[in-house]
Amino acid sequence: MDTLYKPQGVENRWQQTWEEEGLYSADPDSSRQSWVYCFPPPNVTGNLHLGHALQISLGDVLARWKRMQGFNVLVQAGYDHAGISTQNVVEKALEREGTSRQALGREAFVERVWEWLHEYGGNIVHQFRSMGASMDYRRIRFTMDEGYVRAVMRWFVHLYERGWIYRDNRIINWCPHHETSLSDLELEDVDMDDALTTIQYPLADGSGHVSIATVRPATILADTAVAVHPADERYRDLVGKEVIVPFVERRVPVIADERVEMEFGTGALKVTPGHDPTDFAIGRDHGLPELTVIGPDGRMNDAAGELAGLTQDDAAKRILEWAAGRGQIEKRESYRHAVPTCERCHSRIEPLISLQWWCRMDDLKQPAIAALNERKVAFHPESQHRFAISSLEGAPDWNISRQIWWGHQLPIWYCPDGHVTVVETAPDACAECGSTDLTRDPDVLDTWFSSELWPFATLGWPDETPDLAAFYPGNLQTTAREIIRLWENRMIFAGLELFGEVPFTDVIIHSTLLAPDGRRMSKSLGTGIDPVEEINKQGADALRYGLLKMSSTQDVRFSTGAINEGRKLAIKLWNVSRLILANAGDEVPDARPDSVEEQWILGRLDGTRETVEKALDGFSFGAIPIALYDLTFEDFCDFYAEAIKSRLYAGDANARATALAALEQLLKLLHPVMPHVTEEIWSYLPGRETRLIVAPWPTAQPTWRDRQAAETMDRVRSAVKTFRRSGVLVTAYDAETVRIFELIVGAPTDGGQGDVEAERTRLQKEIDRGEKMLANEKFVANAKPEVVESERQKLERYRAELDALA
RNA sequence: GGGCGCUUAGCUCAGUUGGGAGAGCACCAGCUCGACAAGCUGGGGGUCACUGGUUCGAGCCCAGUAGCGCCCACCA
Repeated sequence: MDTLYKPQGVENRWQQTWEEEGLYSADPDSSRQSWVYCFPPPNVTGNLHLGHALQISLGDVLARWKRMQGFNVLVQAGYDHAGISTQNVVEKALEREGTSRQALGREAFVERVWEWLHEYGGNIVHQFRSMGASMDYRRIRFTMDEGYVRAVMRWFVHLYERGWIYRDNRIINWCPHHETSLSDLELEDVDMDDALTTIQYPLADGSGHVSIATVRPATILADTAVAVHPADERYRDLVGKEVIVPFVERRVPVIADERVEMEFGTGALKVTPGHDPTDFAIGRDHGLPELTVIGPDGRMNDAAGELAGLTQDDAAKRILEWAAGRGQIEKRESYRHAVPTCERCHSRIEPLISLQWWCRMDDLKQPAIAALNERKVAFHPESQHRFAISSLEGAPDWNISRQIWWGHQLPIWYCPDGHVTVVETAPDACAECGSTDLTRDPDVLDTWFSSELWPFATLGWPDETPDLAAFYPGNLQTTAREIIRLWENRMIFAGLELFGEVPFTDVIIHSTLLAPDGRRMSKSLGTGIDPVEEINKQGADALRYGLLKMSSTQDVRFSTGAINEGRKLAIKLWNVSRLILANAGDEVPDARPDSVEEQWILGRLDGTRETVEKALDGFSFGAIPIALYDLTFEDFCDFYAEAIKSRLYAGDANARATALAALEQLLKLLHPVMPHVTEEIWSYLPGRETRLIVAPWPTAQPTWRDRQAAETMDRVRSAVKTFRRSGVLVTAYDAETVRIFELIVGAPTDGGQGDVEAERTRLQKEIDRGEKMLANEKFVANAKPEVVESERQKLERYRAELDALA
């Protein structure tokens, strides 16, 4: 073994070896029980940042643990085509070349996207490998590969035949830049400064006016009513009358509706069903006309008459000038409010009425809600479970059509008579009239429509494959909070609808990693950090360890401290392994722990095994790095290794064999978190034929947890600490304690020296405290017996130590 | 407006059924002793956000206050 541990070479070598030897591969024919981690396929054009790395660290620790437990583990690898995102990236590349999507035309553009993907896509798999993610790289899937497209088409037709897909003219979120509709979940609210203008709408009977506040004067042209709250005393008499809309001078009714906020503005609302979601809802309920004056490009359309072609700002200016000329403008104040924007390009969303395809949610979501209530799927932590249920309950019908070019084109064909044919592959003739003059719907599906099939489409569905039989349903899913509604919930209802079974049983909602300055870590903000950067600096094991440590709370600010700790742990492990292996010999004798310190370390190893198992079973990862770090540094290196050193040098066969056994156990416990360094050390152990990655996880060894040994070592710790702190040697202990003490501190000869007085004061304080507690009757009566007993023992020990000093 | 969460050492954070305030980094001092200077040993440093309550005992439980973060929502 090299003197220095160099992660770079070691990690690369094992990543290749594991993969080449097929140790990452899941076997559908295996008789072993399967365990499936349904890893979220990242965007094909993307790059991992540390947030993703944290996610894969958590899942991979579990996957490696399950693999060691003998499960037939599958971690599915792959990519998502990520519709709008990918289209965006390629469009920007075209822009740099001085051309555009429109100039190329649809077919050529899609061709270009594929070319682009082959050239630049897929960096993420490289990043996964660098992290030591134990995915099955032989079965990488893409949401646009041939089999997957078949699955999407089958699913669409299935839903259509169930009557859950329909077409309707409704108000949708329109992105003027992408020129497509977006679901509510694809929006991002941004605070913007606007002007809030209060305009008078004269009453048609000339008896006065109603004042109305608006931030979008351009939409005045599409007003079809004015609404007030039914309980609003100020306007009660006006309901049923008519007012005259400024500029267009149209007479519209005053109506009453509870959706109006009495406290906002003047308490009167101009109703514009064509350009506002709330107004749309009010309009439908009151049967108001739906006028559209803004086109898909965000400019005024032909219905805007003399303002047609103007931008909304210019139109607003003209309208306000008109109103000002008649003294109808009351005031104009600055106003900051949240405005929905496109999460991809941050263009201001235009609510427009548009003919779109929708997926009805009622029948899909009910079984999913029931499954969550029965905990067939459990979200961790619990608070997110409740959130998942409530967001399913509130899920509105889903706008699934997008007016972009990259994605799964809807399997819908129209004949000249307007009949609709929905089939998986291109039909020869219209299903209704037999016409062969068919046109395919140009829209593509929302990306998440295909994502929701991931747990089974990757296994070959809609075909009945051995993979599907072996690996569906799966077990684990990991994700960020904001993805629950977009993806997890939808995978659950899709799985239930097609198989009657949930696709996984546990979902870990992991922490959001913030940049060091406290902002979100994201590519668009420029705050993302490439995990490979950190791997190059400190190693993949160190990174995995550090991310695990950062995974415990809801949000955590990234700092290199935890990763640094991981690097230290790897180096420490390497060095103590060198100590043991350099003195071990080549044979593998049976371990026979014949001393207290050996019995104790085996007990500590078994205790840590239990701690780790409990943490992994409960999906609370934070405790694991701490437990492993303390075990390795304090117990294994500072005490155990120091105590047995001399026996190792002397060639004591039992000590050597026990040391090897203890090291083996330690490596196993560390492997899920730090796979590379442990596998490397493992390869130096004499007589090991299997790789550590598939070595059996240790079983419980209660006989190792010897209480006597633990108590003796507690006394040793105490004595060592006292001696190092004050130079005082406490000799009151039994021979065993003294023997181990001398092994660790090197047999001091000048016992009783040092700052005895300070030590005596310290001990007296402890004794006083202990006596006070034990004299407290309520404490003795109410506290747990173990607590009282431990207080008693401590008091006893302090008294003995004080006696020895006297 | 609704939901979730956070506030502990200079920094990043642990602290799981209430029982002596912790780790890493940073800082200071000492140490090359046959695994480890990418190290070891020791040390300084905290009104556990604030107020009240429950309790023999509260960082932990309850109520409230303040500040911060994230997600959601149809106040134009």
